[in-house]
Amino acid sequence: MTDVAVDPDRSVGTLYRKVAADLREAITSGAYGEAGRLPAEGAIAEQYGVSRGTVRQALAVLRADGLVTSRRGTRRVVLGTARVQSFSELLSFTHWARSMGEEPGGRLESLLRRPADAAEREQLRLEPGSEVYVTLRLRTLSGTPVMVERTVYPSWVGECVAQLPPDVVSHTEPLREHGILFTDADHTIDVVAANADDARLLGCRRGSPLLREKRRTTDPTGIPVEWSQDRYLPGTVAFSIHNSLASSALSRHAREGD
Amino acid sequence: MTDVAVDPDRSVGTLYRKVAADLREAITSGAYGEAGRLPAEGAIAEQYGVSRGTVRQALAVLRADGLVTSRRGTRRVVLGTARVQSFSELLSFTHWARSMGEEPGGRLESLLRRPADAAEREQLRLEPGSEVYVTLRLRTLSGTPVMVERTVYPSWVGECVAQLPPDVVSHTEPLREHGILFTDADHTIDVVAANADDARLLGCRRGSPLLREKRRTTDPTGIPVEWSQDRYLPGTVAFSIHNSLASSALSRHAREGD
DNA sequence: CCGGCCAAGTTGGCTGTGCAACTTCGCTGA
DNA sequence: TCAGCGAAGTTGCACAGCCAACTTGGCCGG
Repeated sequence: MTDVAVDPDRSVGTLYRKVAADLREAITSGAYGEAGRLPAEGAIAEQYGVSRGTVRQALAVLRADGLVTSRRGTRRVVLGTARVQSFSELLSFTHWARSMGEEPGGRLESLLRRPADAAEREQLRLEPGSEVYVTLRLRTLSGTPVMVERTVYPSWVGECVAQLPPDVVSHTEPLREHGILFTDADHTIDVVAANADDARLLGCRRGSPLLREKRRTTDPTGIPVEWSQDRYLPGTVAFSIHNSLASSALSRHAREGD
Repeated sequence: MTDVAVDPDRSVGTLYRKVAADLREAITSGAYGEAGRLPAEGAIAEQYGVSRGTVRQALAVLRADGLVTSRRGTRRVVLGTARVQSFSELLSFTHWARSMGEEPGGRLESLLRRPADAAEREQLRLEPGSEVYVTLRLRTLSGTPVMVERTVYPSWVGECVAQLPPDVVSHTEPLREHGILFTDADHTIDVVAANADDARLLGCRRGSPLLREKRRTTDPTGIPVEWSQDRYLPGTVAFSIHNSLASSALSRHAREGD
């Protein structure tokens, strides 16, 4: 099996993704230099035998990833050759870990089913009286604990999760086999103090600072499939984001109390 | 109508931005419901008297902001109605604070000029021997300190910064007057312990956890204009990200029978 | 009642065209 | 020498059309 999954562009057989993959490869390999200029859209279009619109579609992908600039009147300029982790790696801990060359692991600490509280119904868009599955998992990178994951699933997802073996590494992959897809997510990142469980699982002191990522994930139809709180040990991970005037994926907002 | 001047879409007189602004307004006001379906692209196009391509361009903006889904074969679905205006607030602490109804403040603690070290030359793409301006600033919201900002400017930017009065609230606005624009930024977010300066300025204990944002900003041409480290008091701000697989998820359902 | 098939509706992808706005650079004239 | 002008090059924006892939819902038959 060719492990092409590393390249998000080439995975689907559309023209603009192929062009984007080629250009990304050329940019990250330094073919255009550190702050070099790309060929004109028309030149790229002719080179690939496609229309200029297709090339523009490909370049929009690279612009969104922060690889190139985009101004009217002048050619695109390489912003950075450093390989930026694509957002797809934010959707799955397993996928993200593997993309960094680490070996992801996980252990299910607890799993229970109970009625959803008000906040959970709000986040998962559930009717009053609905039940949810709540999991607590310890995540490791190459054997060392790095993150505690508290996830709330709606029952139709939780029933699948409950059938997975407790030491399964990836959740999204087996769920995909059941037709449950994770495609869109909203993340909120802040700092929180470790509680007793966190301290025990991560091997840190109670009250020591953890990087918290709250995440609400939906499937392609917009239906929420999970609501999760991940708490990372400092120093092990950091979140990297690129944004530009054209397309902004990151925003800063005042924290609401909880 | 509630036409706020903050609206990023309507600021420029292009068709697709106007359409995007209208749709965003309608979505956030709940006109299509919490998880409602948008009109078809063709219907929107006819309504505005524009081509379908223009509508698609507008919808791409909303999809990038995480407002709507986007699947082949079915109409777009509203993902969330609550959404903050995005980019200008991220680049400018001042602009962000005001949009939240808070009164931003700032005080310059120190400013010096010195040769750039290796890391700074790397980040700002400077020649060996170049000089940089280094500032340390305390930022406040409605009088209370929330953030310590350590910024390194290349000399051509720093010379403008150095001429600003020490109690100036916004930096990006006066710099824009000099033709220095902030358009692209790479952010890295993690946790760090407060050092002596942080503790003194923010009024916290030494070693207490702070949310750190490292930021490298470039102008429209791709030239780095600042490299900054912001350290936030926990509980004051959080960072929010939306990401999407958007299209790469061609789901292979398990075939029945085998 | 249920399952499968089909048609209508909808978005994704690609092409081709045209014009406007903007940048860059060389040349000209003062 | 240098400021300014203008032409060439480049991207942004918009239009029109075509087909493929996919979803949905209804119809029909078992």
